[in-house]
Amino acid sequence: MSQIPVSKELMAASSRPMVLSILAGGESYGYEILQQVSLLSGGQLNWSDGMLYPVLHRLEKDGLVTAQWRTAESGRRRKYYRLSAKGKRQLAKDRTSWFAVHDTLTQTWGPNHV
Amino acid sequence: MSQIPVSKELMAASSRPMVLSILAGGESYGYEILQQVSLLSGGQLNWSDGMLYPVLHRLEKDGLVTAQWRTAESGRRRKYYRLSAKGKRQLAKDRTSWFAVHDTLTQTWGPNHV
DNA sequence: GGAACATACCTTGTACCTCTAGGTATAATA
DNA sequence: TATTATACCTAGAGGTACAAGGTATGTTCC
Repeated sequence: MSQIPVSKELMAASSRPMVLSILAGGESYGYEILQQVSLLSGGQLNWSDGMLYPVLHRLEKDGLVTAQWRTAESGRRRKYYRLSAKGKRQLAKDRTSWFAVHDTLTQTWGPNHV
Repeated sequence: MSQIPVSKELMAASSRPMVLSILAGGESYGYEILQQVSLLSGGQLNWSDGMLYPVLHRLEKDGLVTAQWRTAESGRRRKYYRLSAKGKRQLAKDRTSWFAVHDTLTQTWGPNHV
């Protein structure tokens, strides 16, 4: 529940897989992604918008997501992002790397160490 | 077994907790830490020495580890690193952050998503 | 009508970090 | 003697987050 501070390095490492993962669940837009991160983490993670938008732009530039401006029923203009085939492949790679590191870290955190 | 490519962002995020974790198991030195990472990861992770040494210097500068030059029985001079009290506290924080992010990521990777 | 808040997007500048590609030196092995 | 393994270090290029700022509109309440 309480907020967990995340170093900028961990932020940098997790932002791409996090966004790609959320978009793997269906299209979304910046503001909603921010809320999703907060929700999925149980309030532990709270991203700033100033950090997210450059990430989305980079993902778009790299072709991992496609973007489309649309006006919602609420009347607001939103930029909807959708995962591309390339983005799906990148997500799979990111997951593999993440687990390789996670498994190694948790091994040192296991019963034999600490 | 096969080598897993790790992005520089993930490298940056995991290097400090990885080194601190290894040192939590007892003092060590650069070259041995490199081998430990390879061993613990089952050959999946292979750090370069040019990447590790700046990390160790930063940890020392920040007071998370203490360093001591000694000559081993082999006759070689080695710089031995040891976890400080401050380093232990940092490791605990890094673990908390890591798990907050990991749990959130794996939630999006769970049965409901993808 | 007006104030306040939530929604929704964006950019600039500083500071920091990795990685590549080099370098030095010694002990052990072939 | 040559090669490999051990053991450490640094400079420069390129890339990233974060704070702090900005714009604009829909909703709610008085």
